[in-house]
Amino acid sequence: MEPLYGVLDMLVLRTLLFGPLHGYAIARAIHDTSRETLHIEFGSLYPALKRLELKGWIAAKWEMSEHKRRAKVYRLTPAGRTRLRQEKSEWAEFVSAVARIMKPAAREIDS
Amino acid sequence: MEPLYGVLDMLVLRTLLFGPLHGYAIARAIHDTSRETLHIEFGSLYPALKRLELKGWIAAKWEMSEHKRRAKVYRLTPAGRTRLRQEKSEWAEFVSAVARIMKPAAREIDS
DNA sequence: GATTCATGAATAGACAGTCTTGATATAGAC
DNA sequence: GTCTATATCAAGACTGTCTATTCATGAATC
Repeated sequence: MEPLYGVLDMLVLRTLLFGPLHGYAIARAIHDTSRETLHIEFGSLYPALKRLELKGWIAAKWEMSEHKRRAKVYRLTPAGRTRLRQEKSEWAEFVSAVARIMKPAAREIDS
Repeated sequence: MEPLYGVLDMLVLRTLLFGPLHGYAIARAIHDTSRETLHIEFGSLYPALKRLELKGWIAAKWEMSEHKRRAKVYRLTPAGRTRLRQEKSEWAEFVSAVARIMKPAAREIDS
């Protein structure tokens, strides 16, 4: 019980499949793609990016953003791609295990 | 972003819909129902039970287990039932938001 | 033109909450 | 006696929140 940690990491990696992005844009992308459901606080996003970089799943480079501001642009590394696949399948397994418990069961119906 | 915390709580509440159980049995039930996918450490389960009791979602009573050992038996309170419904719908919303991000998107296909 | 304000972008630290690990306790079953 | 059932607690790791700070730019206002 703890595939829970790491969902944010997975979302970040997934978002970078679209192409390199800076942190601010990653947060916006996750927010928008989830239709406003997922809010990523910068206080959790930036540490997450640091984590991922440290592990080698993503790589960073300072560049200029669309708005002519300095921005650290992150891109997925090959190792990151592999990692993403792994996290994705663990997540799917976890979700379906939770679903098995949550769905109404026979036991409950005849009680 | 943090409906993550609380999944264990939800699973416990859900498990108690089957009827009152003691902690040890709750862990076993979750483990079994999830087909061995979800392992609940006692070090996280018991604090979780204490939390839930403190909030009034569950109530405890010392009784004898099937094996004639003293066991703290927990049952769902009415407030707990309400809470369960709420957590269930939040969880569903969260899972589908994550799914929206994870599924292959048009953007990615033509890149 | 100068000043003010909102926005884009990143960082850092204090704190809270959860989970893991590992140790300890007790009592009945074999 | 040892194994299983049942519960508790404390230390530590990790994530996430909240809040503040910094710096640059574009837009609005005077």
